[in-house]
Amino acid sequence: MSCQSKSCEKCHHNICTYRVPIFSDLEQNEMTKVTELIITRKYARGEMIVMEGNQLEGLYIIHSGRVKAFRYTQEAKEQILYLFSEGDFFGEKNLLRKQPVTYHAEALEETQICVIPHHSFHELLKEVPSINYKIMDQLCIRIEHLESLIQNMGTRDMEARISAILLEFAEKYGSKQKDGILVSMPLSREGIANYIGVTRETISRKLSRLQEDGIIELVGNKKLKILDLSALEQDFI
Amino acid sequence: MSCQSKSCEKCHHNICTYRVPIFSDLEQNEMTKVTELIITRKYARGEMIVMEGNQLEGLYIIHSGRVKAFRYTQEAKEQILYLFSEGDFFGEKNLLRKQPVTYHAEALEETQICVIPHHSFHELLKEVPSINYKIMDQLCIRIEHLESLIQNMGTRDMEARISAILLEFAEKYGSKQKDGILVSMPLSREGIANYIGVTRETISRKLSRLQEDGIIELVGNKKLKILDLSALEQDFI
DNA sequence: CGGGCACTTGATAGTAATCAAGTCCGGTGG
DNA sequence: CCACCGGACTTGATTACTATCAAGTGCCCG
Repeated sequence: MSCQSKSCEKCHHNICTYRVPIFSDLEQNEMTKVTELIITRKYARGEMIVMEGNQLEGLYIIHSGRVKAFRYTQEAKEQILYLFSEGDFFGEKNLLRKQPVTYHAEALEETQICVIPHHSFHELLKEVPSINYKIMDQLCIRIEHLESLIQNMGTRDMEARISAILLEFAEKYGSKQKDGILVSMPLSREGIANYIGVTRETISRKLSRLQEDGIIELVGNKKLKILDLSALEQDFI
Repeated sequence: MSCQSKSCEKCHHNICTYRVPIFSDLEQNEMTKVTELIITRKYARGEMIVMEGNQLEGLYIIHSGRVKAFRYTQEAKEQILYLFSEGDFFGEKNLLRKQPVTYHAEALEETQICVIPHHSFHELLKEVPSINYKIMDQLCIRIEHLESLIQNMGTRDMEARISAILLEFAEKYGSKQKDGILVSMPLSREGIANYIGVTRETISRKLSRLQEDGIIELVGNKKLKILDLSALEQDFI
């Protein structure tokens, strides 16, 4: 894990400030102020960023890369709670409630994190109270995500659960092509399984089934193409 | 549904203000101000309080009673997301993001709700900005609850899942007795089933099993006594 | 006391977990 | 550039579990 520390004037676009929804209201000079407070860190694929119970020194904002946040179930299986991307943050419980993080976070690919130390953030908050609303906004979005995940995990029909995940991935990581939507999968088969609470074998079988039915096309292990979007949505709705 | 409208000076203790965490920082005179803005409503057991998609006119705070919040799964089964009690609120997405509520809410028993209209709440927020923190606090608590529920739903071992629910109920609705913890169950068997994503028959069987094993004792259909707390916790941990 | 609804219990069937081989893909080194 | 190696993935067979269907039973309320 290497630290790049403070930023120069010329590489502002490499700093989180410009990419993060919670700072979207900031004026130019405020941006600069924030930028000076930020420390950036780099993590390799598979590296742990935080562990459940950690007391973080600040708010962790993802500058680039993808991160999975998970807890362990009783059977010591990973249960994924969130997939974070550029602009997402974690450690807010530390910031707002002085509570340690409640999940593990692991880089899914090379990932850069911007850390805003607690005291810096609270000072910023005093000067720009509108950030408060932005945070609440993000918290509400997170709540919505969790509520949907629970709704999904409550449906017994595995087909529908997988369809829901594929639609989510298509939305976040897909690109339209003339014959369908090409999705760059953020998770391995096992990862998907740990997201919706089943085994990797089940995911394999169901994806194969969807391919047989001509609904999707597997492109290697890390990509797939959605050929019949409406069929997936029908499953889902 | 009957409206009792404004409050008198003498029955302040009947108004939400004094029972709600988000107002715990308020001064006496601020309390009074809030109290005057509040409209109270009464709902009977089984009555719907809000439906998914509703645009609420304000923040709904539970003054007394119990409420279940749920969504429907693909199979049109209820998936319970929250059990709300005195002091809990909903409709915050309307307040903070102008988004409709994302779940149905139904009174589990006779329930009184205090409604703080949007504009009143926003005015209050201007005068007492610390309420912001309280709300974020509550949102974080809600997130924690949802994360735990997902973790629980991700464990395959049904025994462990039910144990987790019983421990949650014991915490929230239990009273210590010399031979165990008497828990007043907020949900029917079917309700419990809809909380952890199984069928009512499965709940019945597992509860019977726990009784056979001397871990709990069923007291009618609406109460149960936990005789061996550590056995439940062992299941759970 | 009676009726209805929630609950319990039993039998069966369906589905995913588990166990167990293979197979494929991607990366590495020659 | 190709061959090889290891980990991820697929597929098959079996087992275990819960859903489902069905028939009582008992609790609670009027």
